[in-house]
Amino acid sequence: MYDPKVVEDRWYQYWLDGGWFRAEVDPARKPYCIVIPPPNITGALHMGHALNNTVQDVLIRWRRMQGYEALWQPGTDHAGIATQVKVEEELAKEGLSRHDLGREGFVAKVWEWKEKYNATIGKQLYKLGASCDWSRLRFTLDEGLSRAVREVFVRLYEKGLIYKGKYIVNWCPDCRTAISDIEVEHVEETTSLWHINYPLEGGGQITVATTRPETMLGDTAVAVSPKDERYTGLVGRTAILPVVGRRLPIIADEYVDPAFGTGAVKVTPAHDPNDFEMAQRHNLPAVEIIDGDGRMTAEAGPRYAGMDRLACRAALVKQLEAEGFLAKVEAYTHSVGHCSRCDTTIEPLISTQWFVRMKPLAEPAMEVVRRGDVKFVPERFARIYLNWMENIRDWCISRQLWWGHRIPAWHCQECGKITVAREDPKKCVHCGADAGRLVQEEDVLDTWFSSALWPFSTLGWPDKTPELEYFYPTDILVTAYDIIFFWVARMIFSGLEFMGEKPFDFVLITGLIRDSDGRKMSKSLGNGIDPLEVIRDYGADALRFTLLTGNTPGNDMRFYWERVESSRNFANKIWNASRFALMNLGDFDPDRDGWDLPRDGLELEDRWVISRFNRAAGEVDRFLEALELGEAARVLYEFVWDELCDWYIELVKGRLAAKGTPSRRTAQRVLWWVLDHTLRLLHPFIPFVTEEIWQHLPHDGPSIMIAPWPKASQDLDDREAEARLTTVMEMIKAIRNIRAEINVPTGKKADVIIHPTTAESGAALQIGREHLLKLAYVANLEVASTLEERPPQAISAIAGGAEIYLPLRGLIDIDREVARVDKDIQATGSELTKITGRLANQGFLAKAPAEVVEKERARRLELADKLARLNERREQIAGR
RNA sequence: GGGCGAAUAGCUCAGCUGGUAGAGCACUUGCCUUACACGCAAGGGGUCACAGGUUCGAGCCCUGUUUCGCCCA
Repeated sequence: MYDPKVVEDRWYQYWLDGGWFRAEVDPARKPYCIVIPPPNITGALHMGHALNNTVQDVLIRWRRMQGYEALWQPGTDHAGIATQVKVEEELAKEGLSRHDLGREGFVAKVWEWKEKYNATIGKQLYKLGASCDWSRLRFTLDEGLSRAVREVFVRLYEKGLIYKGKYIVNWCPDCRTAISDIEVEHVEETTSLWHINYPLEGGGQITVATTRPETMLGDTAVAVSPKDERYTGLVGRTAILPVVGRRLPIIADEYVDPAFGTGAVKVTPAHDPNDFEMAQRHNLPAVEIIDGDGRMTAEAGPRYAGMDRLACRAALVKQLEAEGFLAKVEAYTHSVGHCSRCDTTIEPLISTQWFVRMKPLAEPAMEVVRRGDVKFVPERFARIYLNWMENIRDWCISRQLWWGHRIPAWHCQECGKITVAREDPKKCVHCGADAGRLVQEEDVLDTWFSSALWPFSTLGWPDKTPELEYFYPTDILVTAYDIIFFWVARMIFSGLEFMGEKPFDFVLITGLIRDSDGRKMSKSLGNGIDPLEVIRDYGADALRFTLLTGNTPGNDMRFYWERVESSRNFANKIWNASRFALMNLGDFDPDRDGWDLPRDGLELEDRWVISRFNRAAGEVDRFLEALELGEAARVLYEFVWDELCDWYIELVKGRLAAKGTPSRRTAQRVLWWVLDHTLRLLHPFIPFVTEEIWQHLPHDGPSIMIAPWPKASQDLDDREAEARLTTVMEMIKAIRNIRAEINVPTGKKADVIIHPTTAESGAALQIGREHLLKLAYVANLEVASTLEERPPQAISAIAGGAEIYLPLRGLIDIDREVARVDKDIQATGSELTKITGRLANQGFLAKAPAEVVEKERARRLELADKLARLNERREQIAGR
């Protein structure tokens, strides 16, 4: 039994020692490059990483074997907010906060964390078999990449594409930082819709509906739809804000939906993004009543200042009710923004932040995808990408964190102006004040700002390195659909802006791995499965094969241990087939007997297996080119199990046992060659077991991972051999079927009479006689070229163009046999009717391709013949 | 509200350019046949969600409907 535990680590080390993961700039060869989606250094890798990296490894190993200079660029991401939160949690266990350590001390602590998890992640990728070029390992905060980040920031700033300003942002009161739009997750929540009466100056009132009554303290207007006839008379008048007494203009704005609530809404520019925009259109002031901690400010008035916003909501509603302003409360379901990191309800508020102006960057990024210059696989994700890009808003890039790239901007305490620079400035560029008067921006950049540069920053940019010249644009990016916006989109516009060229040709989108109930794997549910656990129990090959098969790009997949077992069994199957081969190759030496396939002396099964192998090789390549890794793996699974093991090996056992014969030597050569080349095709998928076996077999070269990739060739195509052996197989199957139906154990041989009714079956029978004897467990085979009388005391079948009889005296039950034949008559008859109908259809004859029609005709003949014989047979036995 | 996906065997899923519906697991029967019981052989099991349409021909293409899921607002 194959035991992956004892071999996997050894081979990984062997590959490392061999230096075969290393890719060099080599103009004589074609480059192939994949940059790894850098895992966050927040912790260990999960199943999604295992899938993602397995896919990349298959592609890289495949291209490497094809002779490409294949670079798989590894690295990790500092994951700003996520990591900072993790380390703060660690500190909290010791009763410390980051403020106890100070900025420098805290950052040093995070670097320690980074070292630890970088090592963990690396080890996990080793275990998985990932053939990354570790000599090029990068980290988003390392020196070179930090330089790239500064360069990008400065260039965008100088181009006017980065600006600093006071705008409404998504604020997480728990993380105490601004976050970008896509870091907000909208969750349906059932709350209330409060209807509040605002009195009008000069009498009357207007009722507004809101889900956030506490924000009314910051209202600066009331808005209605310009199309809403109920309110046309009120536009331009003034309402009085209850509790506060502020005078509010009533405005008309397209944004207001007349169908929502009362059709009138309160406008709170400082705490609602839509209201903020409305305020800009109507020149309304903003009153900030909630602070960064989620507490009410002094602007909220003495009664509520300092109160948490939710406590304030309750108290304020009470006051409104007491004072008669509350008109109605109704249950209401709407979506509420939550921080994607900590799940806290997002507080929109006005704050000074840095932004990237997106429109000019998005335009070319859409164009390359529309043109098909960057292709998404599956294609539908291109539409999702484009749809998002079309509606893109400016990107808030500043974060109020300590862990990350500190924004390269300095505030001059003399002139108050900002200096943005690649190197820490010596003086203010505006007034010349010296460095001592310059204070660097406290904020750091969104972590995705640096990962957006990953495809070129890892290759040395902003320097003009040979690597960049040679490997950029990279070939393919493999990632899950959940970070298309976060990462893929940003890499595309960054690549175009700074390299003047797209970052990759293909984006292969994978799905998510779910548990067996279809739930997302998550820490809080505790339903996650550690890839290392699977590797420990079943081997990395089994895990890889499981992740690669049975699903399709972009679709989620459920994780089943049964499927891991089945993959493990497959590895074991190859192992055992190879053991069999080795047992029979002791005296085989390719140097003496030949490295190539023999040309002469090939038996039918040799020609057959070579042709089948060739077909499989072609399909594997075709599927890999189409990025259908699962289908490629399936082809190999079927070839190995159903054809190589179940048929070819069984068919050559006899020849291999005949010591000293030329036929044995031929079988050895073919078996070895096919096995060797099949292992090569399998290697990208299951690298460990294939290397282990390959090293035991006679082989050329130090490692299978750099053995040439087999290419399908027309020369090896042998339709005739395939057809002929298929005929023999059909006969064998028919005999086995009969035996099984009447429970003749495989140990008991039976006599068989076969009457071939076609020239093909006669020829096949002649050449396949021995196979039939062995694989159908036949004692005596009588081939009757003419049949005077059909054996009455026998069970029969029509298969492979022959009548087959098993004269099993004593085991025959005539009624059962009649029933058997009847069943076959019915099946054959109904199929014949279908085909006859099709061939009677003028439209089919006229429009279907000739080869399809030809196939149907041949099939009709075959079926008609079979039916005639079955009927004869029935008459014969039923008549007795 | 807009967009996308899924619906195929008991379960989980494949099905490439339209041409005889497949796999794994589960199930039934018989086998430790000298590579493999993590195995061998044989078998049962499908109205391809529903309704129309295009086509000689539809699981696949088009239109609509239902149910479930996801993304965006």
